[in-house]
Formats: sequence, structure tokens, C-alpha cells
Amino acid sequence: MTEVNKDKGQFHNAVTEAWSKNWLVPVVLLMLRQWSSYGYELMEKMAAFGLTAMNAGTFYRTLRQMEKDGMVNSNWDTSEAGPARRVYSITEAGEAYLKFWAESLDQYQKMMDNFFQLYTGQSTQAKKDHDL
Amino acid sequence: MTEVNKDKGQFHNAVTEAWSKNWLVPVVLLMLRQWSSYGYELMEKMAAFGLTAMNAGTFYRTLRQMEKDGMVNSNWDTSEAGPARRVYSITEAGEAYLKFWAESLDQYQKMMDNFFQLYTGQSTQAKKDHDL
DNA sequence: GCATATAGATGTAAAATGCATATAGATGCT
DNA sequence: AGCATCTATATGCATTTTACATCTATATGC
Repeated sequence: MTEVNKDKGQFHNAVTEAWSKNWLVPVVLLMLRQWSSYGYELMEKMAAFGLTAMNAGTFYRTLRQMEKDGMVNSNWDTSEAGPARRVYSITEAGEAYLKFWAESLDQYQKMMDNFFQLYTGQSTQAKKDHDL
Repeated sequence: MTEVNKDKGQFHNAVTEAWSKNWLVPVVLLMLRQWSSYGYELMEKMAAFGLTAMNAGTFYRTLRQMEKDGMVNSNWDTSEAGPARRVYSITEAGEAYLKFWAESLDQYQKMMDNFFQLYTGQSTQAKKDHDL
């Protein structure tokens, strides 16, 4: 991946890692809702989404945990060349979790607005309007 | 606090707790930037901000850790009636962390937009416009 | 034959966390 | 005085989470 973030200061890793951790499960579910996929490919897609913090071992274990929690199920795919792939698909419980998460974003946006109003006196809305 | 969230389903606690954890440090710093304060009072203010998930023991330990990290410093205040209070003040390093966090929100907003566009085809912007 | 890329899993130690509990000053009540 | 309660902070311990290194295994390129 890129090396450009190295100049963003001492806090960059701490902040992005905290976010990545929370977004890992919902973003994986979001990707699996579009196409079933396997760990290695999902990791690459996560990076494209902006989530790079987690190491491979923890990532694979998280996928297995999501299966234990009933959010996804998996099957081995040996039809392609190379090592076998464990292909995950989203379940109804996974869809339900994703739905709840998306609905919760509203409340989260309000928290971000509160934060920004206290920090700068500007709402994130004003900030976003500026970007448009 | 309110009990209204009990009807929001099985995922509510998991989601809000994950968020609360990430926002704990920046929101504490934000409060200390306005007025120096102590753990017990900060906990009450956090609840008003919408962050209720963490238990007291972990909260106090987090404050001590923030002091070790140089984001805040503390002094005992015995001038008031009742048990002594450890009063925290934000440091320059704490201000710097807060600044970085606030700047990172921009990038975070984009991630939320990406998420919502994939989920519903609507951006969070469109969602917010509807709320206005 | 050997290095490398792909693909996934696990052992283990360190770190974070929740829960219960401890300490202690002040207040209210009987 | 005795006791419960509120305020305020801290810690011991078990559990959970996480990172890091390592391992297995298939296939490709040289």
C-alpha cells in the first residue's frame, strides 16, 4: 500500500486503528452482501475502503468468529488454482446486523455533530456544505 | 439514564459500546479544554454527551493512562467538602491529539459516505438533508 | 531446487476490559 | 451514636481481545 500516511504524525495509527476495528465487521458484511468472497480477497478490498490496520491472523480469526456468531457461513472452494479458499456468504442474521448498524449511523452522525460544535463551533453539516 | 433503548434489539449494546470506547479519550479532552475537571464529574458529562457504556473502574484507569501518555496532568483538590478529587487539565500534547482527531473526522465522514452509498445507494449527505 | 505469492490457521504473551470490592470523607436519618 | 447512602477514586483478578510470530499448504517463476 501507500506510504503517504507516515507524515501525518504520531497519532495517525492510534486513531485509524480505533476506527478500523469498529468498522471491520459491518464493512465485511457489506462486501459479502454484494458478492460472496474469501478472506484474502476481503482483506484487499478492506484496504481499498480505507481500513488497513488489522493484521492477517486477527482478520482470519474475526471471520471465523463472525461465522460462530451466525452472521456468515463458509465453504471451501478448491475449484481455482492455488491454495483452497474459504468462501464466506452473508446470512439473514448478518443482514439484520448490517441493517441495525446502518440505522445506528444516524445517531452517530449526531454525536459527531456534537463533537464538532464543541470543538470549533461549526457543525459537520457546515463543514460538509463547504466541501460540496 | 433512559430505558428506551431496550427495544432497539440485540445489537444495540454491542454497537454503542464500540463507539463509546473510541470516543472516550477525545471527548474527555474536549471537556478538559473547556474546564479542568475530575473523574466523577467527567463521567456524568459523558453520559450527557451520549457515552454511557464504560464502567467506573475502567474510566478512572483510562484517565490515569491518559496522564501517563502526557495528554493530561492531575492534582488533588481537597478544598471542597467530601472525598478528595483528582482534577485533570489538558496538556499541549492533549491539545495536539484533539486537533489530529478533529482533522481525522473529515476522512471518517468520507468513510461513512462510502458505507452508506454501498448500503443504500444514498449518501449520508442525502440522509442528512432529509432530516433538515 | 528455491524463492515468492497466495491462502488460511494457531500458540502464546501482552494488553485491555468488566466486575467486584476496597477505601474514605461527608451527609442524612433515627 | 449507629447506620445507610452518596461522592470519589483505586485495584485485584478473571476474562477477553489483540498482536506477533510461526506454521501448513498450493502454485508459479527462475
